[in-house]
Amino acid sequence: MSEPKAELHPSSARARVEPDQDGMADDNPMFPPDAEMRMAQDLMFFAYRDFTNAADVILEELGLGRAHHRALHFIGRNPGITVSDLLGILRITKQSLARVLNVLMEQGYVAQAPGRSDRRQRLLTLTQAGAALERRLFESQRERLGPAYRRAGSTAVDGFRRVLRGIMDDAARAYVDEADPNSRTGR
Amino acid sequence: MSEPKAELHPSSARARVEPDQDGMADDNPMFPPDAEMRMAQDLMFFAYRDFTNAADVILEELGLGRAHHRALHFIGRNPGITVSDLLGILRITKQSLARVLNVLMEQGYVAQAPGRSDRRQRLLTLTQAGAALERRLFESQRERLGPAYRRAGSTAVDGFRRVLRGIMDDAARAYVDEADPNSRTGR
DNA sequence: CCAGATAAGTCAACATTACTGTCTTAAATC
DNA sequence: GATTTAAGACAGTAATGTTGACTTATCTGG
Repeated sequence: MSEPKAELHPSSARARVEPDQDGMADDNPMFPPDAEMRMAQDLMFFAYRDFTNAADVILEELGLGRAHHRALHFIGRNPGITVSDLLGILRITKQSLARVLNVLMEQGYVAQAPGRSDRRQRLLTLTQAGAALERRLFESQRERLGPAYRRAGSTAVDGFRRVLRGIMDDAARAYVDEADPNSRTGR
Repeated sequence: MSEPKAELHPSSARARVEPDQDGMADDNPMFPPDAEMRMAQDLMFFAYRDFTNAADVILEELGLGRAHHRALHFIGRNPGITVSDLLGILRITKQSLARVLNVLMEQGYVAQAPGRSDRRQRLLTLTQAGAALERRLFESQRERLGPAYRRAGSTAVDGFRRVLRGIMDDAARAYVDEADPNSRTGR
């Protein structure tokens, strides 16, 4: 990637710059080169689409959508999370979350409990049914990711994690670092 | 990633398996382990969200959405693409695409020309204004990806590409391989 | 202790992006 | 010439997001 080599689109003139792995300031606006940027856009689109698609079959048969899956995922990962914190993670409005959450509670996938220290809070947890559903969705995505990880190899998986971690904003990075401190160095 | 180490969730019992980089059959359903799968779900969600967000400010001031950006991207990358082929890439219905495409043509970002070999076709291209807009959107995403690539280093970027390529389905993989044959080996 | 801030929930209205099914027109192909 | 194909259009619906205004309960600081 960094090795100077034949450019795919010779038209796109640019300065040749080596990426720095050591955090040195380097604000060359032509990095990454056009062809690599285009490729990255394609990769992100298709990989995200098919990764999320993996769970859609299950969701559809239950009349749920991706928004429900996201809520189940983050509640499962953070049992007892407050509504505020969940809103902060998902970055959607209270209304959008409420619609999704009401369905999940009516159908018995999510339960609420008042906070013991602050009784205004409604701490969210998955019920047994919710955990089971989340597990099904989880496994359907593992079926897609497992082969990709295996074929790419552990070095590649490490790089995958490092780059994705670098793409997200500071708040999201802080969240994932807390969820899995080992990811900070790529494991 | 593959190294056997302390499990974050000791409850999730599983067989310990090394991933194979050589394509050997290995259909252990517990790979990757739960904690790594959870992390991957988080990473995909946040990285995709913030990668696409980067262009949203520009889109919003023009009254366009992400669907318009996707169309501009794939038309720019495949000048003269047919409507059918674009539908195949985006995997949306004709109606959904028509709505987006009509706006882009009305506003002068996309132009049509009848195919010379098959005059039923309407070959799509970006106008000068369309190419300029696509470039602005492109640069806003490069600003986000550039630092991530630089910090992660070229080995990591290679892994990022390999894993994302592995996640997408066969048709999408064939498409990206055609768009950039060097990506097949991770470059 | 009370005034103001905060957590959660709700109502109403609306936008974007997707979907379905049905239909037309023009051009290609068998 | 009959059938298929590429494109476009119409009508209706659904999922998911938005804004703004408002209520209720509870916490916290002066």
